[in-house]
Amino acid sequence: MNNLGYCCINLTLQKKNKITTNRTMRQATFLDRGISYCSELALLNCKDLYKILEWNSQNNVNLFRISSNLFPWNSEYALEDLPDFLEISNILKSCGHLATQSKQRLIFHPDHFVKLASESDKTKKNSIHDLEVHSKIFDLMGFVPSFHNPINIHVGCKLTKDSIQRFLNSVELLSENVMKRLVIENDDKAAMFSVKDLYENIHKQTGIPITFDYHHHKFHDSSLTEEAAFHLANSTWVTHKPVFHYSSSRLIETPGVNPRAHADYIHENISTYNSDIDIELEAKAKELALLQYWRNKQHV
DNA sequence: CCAGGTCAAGGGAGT
DNA sequence: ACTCCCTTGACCTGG
Repeated sequence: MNNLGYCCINLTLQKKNKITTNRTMRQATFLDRGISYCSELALLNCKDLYKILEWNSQNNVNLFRISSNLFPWNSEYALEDLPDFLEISNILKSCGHLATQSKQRLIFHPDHFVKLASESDKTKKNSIHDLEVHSKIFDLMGFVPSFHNPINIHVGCKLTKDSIQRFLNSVELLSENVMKRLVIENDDKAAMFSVKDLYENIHKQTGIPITFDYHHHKFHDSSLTEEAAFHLANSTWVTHKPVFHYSSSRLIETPGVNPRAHADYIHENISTYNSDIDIELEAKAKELALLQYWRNKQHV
């Protein structure tokens, strides 16, 4: 059973009821209004997360990436310090229950500022903090730490002996809970980490599972076919079903643009090579792309 | 009230 | 050394 999911935003609910989990503020506002305003927005974000999970449940969606913007400016405080923390944690607990009841697999993908292989200590520290916050949110949802709820990141730096070592050193500093959730994804640039690079230099040493991104693979394949890379990544998920990423190139919809850009919809049939995996659709039309993909499948 | 310019963060790539 | 780009919505200001 290959479950399909979408990322962070539900356009239907956003349009109809202004439901969003991405409320934030600029630096000037943060300096002006501080943590109490963060708390207000985080509370609203978490309440809306529950509504999205309800929609997912009603629409048989059982894979969903939670936005990393639930808690604005969370590098600057501990979640427990928010004035509304008690209410927020109750809501997150409900979100966790709902997800479990309706068999939704929830996952995270922190943004590209997480650079565990950075040369800068500050950047490394911030990256570790960010990962710990993501893990903490899963904890608050009541999830037992495991790759059922992965936290997916890129190495996101050039592949060198030093960057590999820095990545491995940073991994040593992560909490047990983060390590039970952390997975790594192939980059889409030739100088960075392909599936094979991740396997040879990070997975072998740490056991960290590899997320296969079909689209990124097209830009950095290390001479592996899609199928070979797929199977190699698949083999690293020993205890849990893999979560892979799929997107179509925007070129199909908009001639002349950067081919790395994502399309609104999915334009191909996704090959799963007879394997049992979950797939996140990284399509700009979000849940609409998922619904359309399902509809198209039925007609085949 | 709305359109359009702007926005914390890292690092690769091109010049 | 410097700029642009990613990727993206949401903020926020000026009209």
